Amino acid sequence: MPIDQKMKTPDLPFFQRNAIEVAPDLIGCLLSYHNVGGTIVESEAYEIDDPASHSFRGLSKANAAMFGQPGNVYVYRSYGIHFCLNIVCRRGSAVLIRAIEPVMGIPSMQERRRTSDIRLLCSGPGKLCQALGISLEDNEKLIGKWPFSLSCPTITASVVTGRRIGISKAVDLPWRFGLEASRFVSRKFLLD
DNA sequence: TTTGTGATGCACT
DNA sequence: GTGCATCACAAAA
Repeated sequence: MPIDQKMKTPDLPFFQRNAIEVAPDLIGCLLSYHNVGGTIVESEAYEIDDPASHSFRGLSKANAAMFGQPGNVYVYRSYGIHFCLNIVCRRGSAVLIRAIEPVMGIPSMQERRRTSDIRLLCSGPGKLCQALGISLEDNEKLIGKWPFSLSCPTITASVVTGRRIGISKAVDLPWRFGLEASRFVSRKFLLD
């Protein structure tokens, strides 16, 4: 269920913090792209001194967006096939948006994803970008400005944590965040 | 239900 | 040449 509270677009200071602080705060926010989107239910933090982060080895052509303005979008190609969406935080850090609960423009998502199963539309970073139609061209756009939109509840959602997925370094850090009891995450969060 | 593997682009060593 | 911040589908059990 979407969090029914007063929503507002995060300001610049919101994104000028470390990704570890921003990532849990994004859970419960409504994210859309060309008016297609939903509630963020899963995110991961990547820091500049984090071996699993694309920014760890410094600035390059591919990761330039990560060193840009906080609140910018960073999109990269994964495994040659998929795109993944991040929101840039303090210099060199970013939050990977891993899953959303579909709310707006569901028919468009079903068409792009070639499935009608709501739970398979956006339950993973690659699926999410395919469902919304996000690509490399969206790099360095502002997350709060058209075609993107982001609005967050004024009250913090119930967040659970876990280990990040699909990485080979710094695997033990609990930098994955999810909306408690959401059925729309990419994988279950292990119970304590 | 869980596990294995191919597809595929490109930065980096 | 290697290694991915992945996904879908096949095969096992």
